[in-house]
Amino acid sequence: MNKKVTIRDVAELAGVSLGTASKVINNTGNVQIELKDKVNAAIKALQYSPNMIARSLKSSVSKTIAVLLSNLTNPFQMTLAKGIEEVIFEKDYLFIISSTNENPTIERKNLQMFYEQRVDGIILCSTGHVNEEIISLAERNIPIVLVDRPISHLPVNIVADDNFIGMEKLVTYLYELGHKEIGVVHGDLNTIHGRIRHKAVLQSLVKYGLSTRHQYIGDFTYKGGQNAVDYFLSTTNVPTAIITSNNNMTAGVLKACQNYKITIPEQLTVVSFGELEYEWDLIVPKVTSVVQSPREIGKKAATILLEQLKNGGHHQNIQIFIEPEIVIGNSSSPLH
Amino acid sequence: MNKKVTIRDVAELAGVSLGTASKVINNTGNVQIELKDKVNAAIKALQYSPNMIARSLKSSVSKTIAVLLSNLTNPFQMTLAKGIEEVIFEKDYLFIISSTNENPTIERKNLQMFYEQRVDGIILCSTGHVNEEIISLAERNIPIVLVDRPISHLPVNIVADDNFIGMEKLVTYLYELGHKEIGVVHGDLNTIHGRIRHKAVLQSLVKYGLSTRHQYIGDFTYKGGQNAVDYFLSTTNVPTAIITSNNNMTAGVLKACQNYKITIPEQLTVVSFGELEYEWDLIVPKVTSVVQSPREIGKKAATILLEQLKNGGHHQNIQIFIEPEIVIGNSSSPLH
DNA sequence: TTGTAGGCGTTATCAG
DNA sequence: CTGATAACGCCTACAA
Repeated sequence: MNKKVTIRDVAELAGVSLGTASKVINNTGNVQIELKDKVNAAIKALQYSPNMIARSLKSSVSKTIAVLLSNLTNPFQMTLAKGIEEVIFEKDYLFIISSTNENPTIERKNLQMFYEQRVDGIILCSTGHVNEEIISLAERNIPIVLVDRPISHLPVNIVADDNFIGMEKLVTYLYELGHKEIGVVHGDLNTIHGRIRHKAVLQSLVKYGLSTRHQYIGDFTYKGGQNAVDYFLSTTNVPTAIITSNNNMTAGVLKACQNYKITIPEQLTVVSFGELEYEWDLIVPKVTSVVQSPREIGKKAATILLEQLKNGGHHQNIQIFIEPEIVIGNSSSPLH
Repeated sequence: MNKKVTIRDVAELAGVSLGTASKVINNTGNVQIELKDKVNAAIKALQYSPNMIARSLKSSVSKTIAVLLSNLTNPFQMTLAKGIEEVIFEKDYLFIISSTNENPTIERKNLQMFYEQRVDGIILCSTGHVNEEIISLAERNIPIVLVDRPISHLPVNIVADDNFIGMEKLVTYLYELGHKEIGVVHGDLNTIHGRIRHKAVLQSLVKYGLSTRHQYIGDFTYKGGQNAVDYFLSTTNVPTAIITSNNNMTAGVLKACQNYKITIPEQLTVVSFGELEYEWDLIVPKVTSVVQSPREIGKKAATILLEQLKNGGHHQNIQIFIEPEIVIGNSSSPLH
């Protein structure tokens, strides 16, 4: 009772040939209504369901796309994944997911496995250190969409937040509040975001004629945010406002302020690239932030990928940069 | 240059037969060193990489397992997924992930797709309303491990937190603090967890001779937690402590207390099944909670599944219930 | 040790 | 309109 049932069994039970059975299963070509019914009855009787593996082999279409992110437990990334899911699920695609943990070696292994599994396309949040492999995949005609982290000069599509504009908005906002001495907690400068955000802040500070003396590299970590506060407090001419380059570091800054009993925004204004909370609204104060659009990114990336798949897979060099909005909380106030 | 390269091309370039090429690729059987080198050279030259689809068809092993959770953006669930990933990645398995959003119809469709893709095994956090399909899958000899939500009398393995004991611990803790009037915010009683936790609390309250008059169904939602506070405040004999049945509702309770300016734990003790924060420590107060073990669950589930796969897939009826620990925060204090 | 042939489950082509 | 047959890429007997 437990043996695998194939289309052959269905055909046999229905008393027709393979070809006919296949036709009714796929609703293709014409077949007599009687036979059609017989086949359908057989399918039900045998609980037949098609073997996608065989189908894939025949058609070189796996109905599977791969999603490679940096970290499965990061809410931003998983919201992005959810955006992807929303789009592809209704098109009957499945997705394989995996994460790099920021390790290029793992990223390579994953990409290799994806290729071996002959996924139809890849949505990738790259470490930025495997460009050759990406090019190689693209040359093999497998569509790739880079999400969140743009890499230039690669034959792939890109969907990401506009990090540069986001950071500019933060500086502009503080400038308009009258802050002159702004502390900046930067991310890891070996990463794409770290560099873009770094550049954006510094250019903006200069543009407004503001001090650029308060810089700290926090490496995108919670601990880094805490250390940044220690550092700024240790300097003369302590900043009146802090910009952090991601939410982890923002959390660290808040934590350090809790510990030092520094009140926000009375004693210190804090603004953040990236939100602290997605669902609840419990962290006090609610931090003024540039909000990103992970779900949008995911949906757009998936849409582009599916579109490309439908069009035979030719690269179109689409690049979408979503302009992030600033959401005012109560962690920021004018300089008095 | 861009055509698909198959083992046949490799064999040709190396000047050997298919069989030989296959042998060196799979390190099986003996083959002359010279030929081996030639084949390897050809592989490199052509950038050959095996087609897993074809391999799967031949071997009926897809090296893929499916993970079906309820919600991709839920930290608990994704931590569980990460646990799975940690185990399977090093065994060269990939995983397909999807989510039900608590919708049985979607769960069914996913399970169907998983079967069609001939995944090697399934790790499932079920809505609880598709038992027939689960049985059907099990009968087809595809190994299934239920995670987080146990369902009895199904021929599948189970790994979950022991919800009953967890809730008991919460009640015991409050009893020992001297609370007599305990408000309980229950989850959705149509769910497995909702029912188990409900039963555990009530039994414990009775066991200690405590009042059972303060019950509210919060349906596991943030809003439900907020409404619960409204409700309790509206009653005579307001509870001195609240137990919430999941973290969403705990968040709602905290939020409502913020709004009402109810201080915790001075005016109200709050304890929670499930943590509020996984990474940072920013929410004030830190809530006394029964902590779950999503990562452990994921790792154990994956281990069991792989083990079963290795042993030819025969069901072993393993059931693991992890006893959750209570972690004291500063949201709870003795009744004065 | 090496090569050849058959088949995994499907679909597509092409006679009948 | 239907049915036999040949691929898809790979592995594995088995024969040479």
